[in-house]
Amino acid sequence: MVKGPREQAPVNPVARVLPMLGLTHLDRPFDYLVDAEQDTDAAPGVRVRVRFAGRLIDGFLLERIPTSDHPGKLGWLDRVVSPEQVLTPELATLCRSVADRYAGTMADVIRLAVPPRHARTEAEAVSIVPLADVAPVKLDTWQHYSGFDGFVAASTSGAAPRAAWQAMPGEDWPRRIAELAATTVASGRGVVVVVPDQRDLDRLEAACEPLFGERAVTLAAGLGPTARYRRWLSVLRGRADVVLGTRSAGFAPVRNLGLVVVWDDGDDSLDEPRSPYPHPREVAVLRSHGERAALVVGGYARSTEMQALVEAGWAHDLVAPRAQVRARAPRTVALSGEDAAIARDPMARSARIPAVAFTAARTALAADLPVLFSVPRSGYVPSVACSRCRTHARCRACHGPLQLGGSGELSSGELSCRWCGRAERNFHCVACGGTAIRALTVGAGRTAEELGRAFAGTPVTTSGGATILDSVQPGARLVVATPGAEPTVSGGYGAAIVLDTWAYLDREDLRAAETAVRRWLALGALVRSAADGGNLIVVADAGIPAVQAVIRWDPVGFAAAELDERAAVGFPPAVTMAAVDGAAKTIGEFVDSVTLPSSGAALGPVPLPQGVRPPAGSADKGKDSGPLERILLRVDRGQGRELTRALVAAQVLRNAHHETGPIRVQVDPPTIG
DNA sequence: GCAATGAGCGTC
DNA sequence: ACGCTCATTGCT
Repeated sequence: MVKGPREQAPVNPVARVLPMLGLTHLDRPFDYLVDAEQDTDAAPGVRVRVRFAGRLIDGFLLERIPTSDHPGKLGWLDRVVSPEQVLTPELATLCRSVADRYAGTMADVIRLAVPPRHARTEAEAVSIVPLADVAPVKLDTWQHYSGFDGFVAASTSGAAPRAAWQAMPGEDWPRRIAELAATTVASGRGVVVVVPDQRDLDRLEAACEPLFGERAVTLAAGLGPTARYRRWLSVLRGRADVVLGTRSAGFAPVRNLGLVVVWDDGDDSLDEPRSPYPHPREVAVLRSHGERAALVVGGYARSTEMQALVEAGWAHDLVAPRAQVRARAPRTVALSGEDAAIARDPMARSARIPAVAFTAARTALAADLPVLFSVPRSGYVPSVACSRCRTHARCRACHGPLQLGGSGELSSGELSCRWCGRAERNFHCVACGGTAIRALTVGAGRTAEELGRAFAGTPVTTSGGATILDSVQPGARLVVATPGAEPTVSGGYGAAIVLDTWAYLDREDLRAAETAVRRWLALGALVRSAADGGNLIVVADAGIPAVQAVIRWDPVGFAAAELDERAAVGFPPAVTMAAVDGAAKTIGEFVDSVTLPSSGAALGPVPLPQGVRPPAGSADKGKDSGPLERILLRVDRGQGRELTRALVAAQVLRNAHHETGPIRVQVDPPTIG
């Protein structure tokens, strides 16, 4: 903006501005002079443009102060982009804490927290109507959870309690969350609820709409810029005080926050893909602490991270007594000793379903109840097997799992090893000598076909992939669904059968067992109680701890055991880890420049784990600097902050030396390989 | 003794 | 990626 001679604002002429550069060494406020014309608009939290090193860049005004302690000459604030104070003081504090927690920059976190401006939406006239009243709700069902009275007592005394809530089987969790929200709103404070995906959001919205009407808004990525900004603004301006949403809704500028809820924090949809990759559960943890709001992290299962917080005494249990759980859980059966039953039933053999599952399904159908079959998403496991005997296809050099190289047809010419990358052009099964291969997982479509033949005359419904059903009508039918796409049914399923369980359990993944338990409990929650004849059949060995946890419906015991195991082998969340990804030379030099805390150790380098995207800026194929690798940095839980400080210091150094090779630093990576 | 040139680094 | 400082160089 071209101006004549400028006059300083009469009071607090200095603006502290955070430049939106995303560079570690520039992640701090810089002072600019505010002129008299800008005085009114240049309030804390507004977007501004400033001249920085000769270029005009975006920034946020953090503060107005009387004098600067910068020894040099101050430049003028070029322009106030809009008088809307979008970065509230609470949000600024939260973004700073999240950046520090994840060794990232405040600018990067602000990009996650504050949606892009939409000028026309901002200018829209807003009707000034008072917030509608919210009718009181009963909390009867909550009384079934021990620890709830304490939670409420602490809430009302303003103590900001933190709870790990494990929902009972069959629990109407959207309704329960709506009740907590209503109680909070009645006490004059706002609510944020974060769920993994749009389906959960739809259910939550349906439960909340009757209670809150306009006071509740949903924020999701798929909204489009206009609607997204309009709703976000209505929260900022205090026109709505209940926010329901996915990932970044955890940052929504709800005023006078009283409660943060995160549902199903183990779902990998909650893994934030943008730097610095903050997990909504941790955002909620930091926020509830910073704004003295209550925190509830719930699910049917318990994540090891929440278990660690409970064991540290930071969060409290909100769980139903065993008798209550047992009364509501379905009868749960897995395979014992002899899988002979599978082989004996020719029908079952064709559909890889054991007799016990067939019996449960027939019983449910006879009682005019729907039956749910859970099958892995096709392509969930990218490895392949011999099409004749189903033996896993393995690399002849290193015995690593083979994968289909391209996305085309199943031809053995495209096989390669997932571990060493060796191409396999002449596959021979080590068990039977067969030369044809097939994808390991049978998709939902194929299973539906098989079941249609096995239960001739029964309607078959599929849910998964492109067509996900929210619910199905009660009555005898087969429902074949992939994980996370299971339709609900009023009254519950008569039986649910989990097929191809090895697809979860055989994965070389830190969270394989935890994920299996989470998915199977969620499935069991859709089934009628044992008293009402409900059966959950897990087609896996009953001796496997994850299967046992489901049979006994014991998410807390499982999480505790899992955490113990991780402590024994030094895996997160028993320890804190950071991943450094990039070319071997780049990450080697970077890690050398990190001053690790006393408990620190560097592990690797190892190849970048399967499914982990290369760091931004890397050319897809090993163009110049060789294959992408990962080094893990490990410290004791108590030294997490020291580690992130050391990582920030190393990045400052790296930037100062103008070293620019693509690199990604990720604190608490979702997979560690 | 001092202008011209370039590397290095901070950026208000 | 601009523009400042400071050191080195080359010429008087």
